[in-house]
Amino acid sequence: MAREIAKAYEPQQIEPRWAEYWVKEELFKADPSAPGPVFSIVIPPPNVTGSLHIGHMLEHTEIDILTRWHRMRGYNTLYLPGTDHAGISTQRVVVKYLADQGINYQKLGREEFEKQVWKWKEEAGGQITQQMKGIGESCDWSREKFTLSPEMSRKVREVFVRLYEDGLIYRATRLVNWCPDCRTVLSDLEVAHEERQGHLWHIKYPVMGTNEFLVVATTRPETMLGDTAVAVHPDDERYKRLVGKKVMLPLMNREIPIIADEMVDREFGTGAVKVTPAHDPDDFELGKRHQLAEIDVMTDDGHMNANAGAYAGMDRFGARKKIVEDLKTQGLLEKITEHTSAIGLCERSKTIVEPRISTQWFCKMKPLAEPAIAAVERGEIRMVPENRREEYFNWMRNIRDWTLSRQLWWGHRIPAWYCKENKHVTVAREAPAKCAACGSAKLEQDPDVLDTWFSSALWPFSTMGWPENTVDYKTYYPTSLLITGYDILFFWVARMIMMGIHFTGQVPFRAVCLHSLVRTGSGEKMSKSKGTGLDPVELNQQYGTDAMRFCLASMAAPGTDIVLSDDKLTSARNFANKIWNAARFLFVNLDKFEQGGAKLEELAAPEVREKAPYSYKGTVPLVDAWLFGKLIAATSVVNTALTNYRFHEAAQVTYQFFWGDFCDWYIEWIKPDLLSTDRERAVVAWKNLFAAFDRSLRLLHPLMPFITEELWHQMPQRPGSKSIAVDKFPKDVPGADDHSWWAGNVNDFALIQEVISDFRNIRAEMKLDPKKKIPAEFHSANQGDRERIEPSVDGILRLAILSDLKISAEPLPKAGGVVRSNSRYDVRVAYSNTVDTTTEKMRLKKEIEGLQKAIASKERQLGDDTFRSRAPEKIIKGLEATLMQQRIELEKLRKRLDDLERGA
RNA sequence: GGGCGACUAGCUCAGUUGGUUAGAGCGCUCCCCUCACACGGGAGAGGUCAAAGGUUCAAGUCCUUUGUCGCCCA
Repeated sequence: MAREIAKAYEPQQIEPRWAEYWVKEELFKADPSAPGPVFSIVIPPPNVTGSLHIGHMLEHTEIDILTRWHRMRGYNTLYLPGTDHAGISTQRVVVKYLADQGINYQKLGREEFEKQVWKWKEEAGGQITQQMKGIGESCDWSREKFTLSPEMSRKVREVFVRLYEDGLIYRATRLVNWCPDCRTVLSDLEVAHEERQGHLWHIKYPVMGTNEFLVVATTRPETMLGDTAVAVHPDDERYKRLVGKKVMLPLMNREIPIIADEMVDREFGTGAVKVTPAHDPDDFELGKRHQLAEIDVMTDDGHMNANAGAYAGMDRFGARKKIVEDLKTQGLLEKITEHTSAIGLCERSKTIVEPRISTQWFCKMKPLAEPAIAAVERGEIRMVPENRREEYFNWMRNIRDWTLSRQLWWGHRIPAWYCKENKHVTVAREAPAKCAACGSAKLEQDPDVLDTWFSSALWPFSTMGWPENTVDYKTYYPTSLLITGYDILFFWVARMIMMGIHFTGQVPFRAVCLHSLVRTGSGEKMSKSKGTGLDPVELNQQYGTDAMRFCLASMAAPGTDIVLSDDKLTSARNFANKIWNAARFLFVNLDKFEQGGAKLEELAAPEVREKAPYSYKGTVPLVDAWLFGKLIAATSVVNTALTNYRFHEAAQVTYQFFWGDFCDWYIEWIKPDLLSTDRERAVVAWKNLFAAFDRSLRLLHPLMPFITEELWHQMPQRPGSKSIAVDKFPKDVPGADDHSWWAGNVNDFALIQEVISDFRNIRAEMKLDPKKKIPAEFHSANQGDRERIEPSVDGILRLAILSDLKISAEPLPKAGGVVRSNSRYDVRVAYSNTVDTTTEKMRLKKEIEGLQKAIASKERQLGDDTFRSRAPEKIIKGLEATLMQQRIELEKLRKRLDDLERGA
């Protein structure tokens, strides 16, 4: 029965089917009691309301490659999926969604708003997990987790309470980073600094009891409304006499002191600075030292408040404009100069962050950081690429306390209750009935929620069942590996290490692989808002998920960012098509062969494939031995590459193997054998071909799961075996005693390939009609090499398009022919004297020149006694051997050039 | 201001601990629509490894300085 196989690979026809099958069959459900070493990995939980972007695609590709690879090698494998509630960004999305419908979320109230977000989550939140299923990630969906589920919430409260009891969590009033747009405090990490061109306003403050002015320079004139002092350096001669006096704060008509403090930079502006403790971090410190009042002049959404006098109600930028105008009118603005300064921006909203005094919950980091530093120092966690260690150490050693609370409604509510009567704090796992200190029943829970990263920090152990000592926890924790972007090394990785060690006494993962970022052609980080992001779902549709995966993997060298392009995707798609067509070749020809009575089962059953390679007349055919040897070598390279997270090497070697070795040489070579009238020969060829193809598919599977699954199912499989994904990865070592046998065959076939390439090269240079068969000669003084060529003559004739090959022990005739020589052999094609030899002469000259250079440098080295005494024996011997060969080759080329120039 | 990184073929990048004529993909040139594949086959051209100095028997690889471009932290 003839098979229907599309001429080109159409991933769209195939992928959805397998994606669905993998989920439905629960093929990737982990079994803690399964045998084998454990490989466990948790997903960096993506934002629940987000959709898959190209960065996820890269990250998930790397995770899934390693997961599938381990699984196929017999590991007890778990890839645990899940999503993050993503406090700020989710809240922002839903607030906007409600606003678009004319609903003000604040009027809606907290409870109703939370309901809306959950509803939103249920409806839109499934998108990213659906997409993950669609691209065939081999997750255990039965263990899927969500950071804000009741289950995870219990763990978050547990951790908070324990840290509080350990004295590591505390509440304090500090100057914090405030985002007026998100209306919440931010941690230091959520503030991005950016250099911006701005101004320096020089403002004249009248000195009380004199006619003088003290000029202060400021980048933020609107904060002057909250000034409570002016400061100068104590040693500044310009101002010494003014210290202790007062100035009249313009616009506010408030008398404020002139103080002296060493912190003042005499070089900045005029050397006199206004002091606004409630709106500047340095001023805050200064204010504390000098017991200055802290006057907050703004509201939580960046408007001026009642303390701002006439400016109350204006937004901070409007107020700045008005203040400058008013100062100008009053003659108190001395000048305005250009000034560049770094400003803090909210990561989410890009709003300028306002330093603001506020009472928040903090986590002490130093005690947590120390063991986390030590663990990485001791190598308990391997970091790839290794140079990120320095960044990690640098940050961890200068770590500052973590602002935990957020003024949001979407998140883990802080488990702290305040009694209304005495303001006592009760921190508890469950809502307490009465105040722990005074017994009051009038309790109010802290309205704030925790930073999203707080729950993420627990992810590797909270998802495994901690604090209960569950089977999963015992089996799969610590996880084997974490793969995530280097941009969240501090946000997430460092915090997981700290929390993991603190709460489990173990590192949360044995290795961290920090992948690259995918950038646009112009080198920018891709961004949806800028419209520079590529949609991976669209690209998967267009090129196929396998092509996308392969493309990303082939560029995922640790440490370098990735620039994706259509060219590269096309090339990966072409590779998938090549695989498809190799299969097509197999089955189309099998149809023909089957007409002669053969059966697929007989040639390709799993137990038949297993015993390959098969012999013909007592010997494994050279080409088969060679191919299986190449396969073993490729597998070994893949294993080493993936062990070291070198995805690009794994991709490159499989590409090279499948396209270069399997398709270009192996298939081409065995074509006639497959339909040979010698039935035994044909059957051996088919059995070996199917076995090689099957092993190749298994080698390729972690990189390209869909196409390999599809084609694997076209071959007979054992009853009950459901998927290539749970089949075995190919072996990477030959049998114990077979090493030299494999190596010998690989080298012997390499000789044949070289001879064929030489003839093809000659043909191209002679510009022969590609179909024209010509007679040719081969000479080697070495009997072994002549005997190596002899049995492969038919293949050489066919692939080099020759009519005849004369193998000779005697040197080839000089006259009338194009020759290729190396130290081992010469080949020759005769030609009529009319052929132009100019190109050939040029080629020879160029090659001679190159050889001469190489020889000269080696002679120089080998003639040097210091080199001989210091270089390792192996290098010297190697150089000598190569030198000898090159001399022989050079001699041949020279003679050849001579002959040509004499017109021979 | 502190730290990290990059600079290798026209383009995008590999190049493990220094060691024998520096690799790949794409693009380019020439020939071919040969019965798996033109998303293909065959053959080729193309690099004084950013610059200068140093260490070494030996440097794309280690060190120093400079230049250009990134990123992170403050």
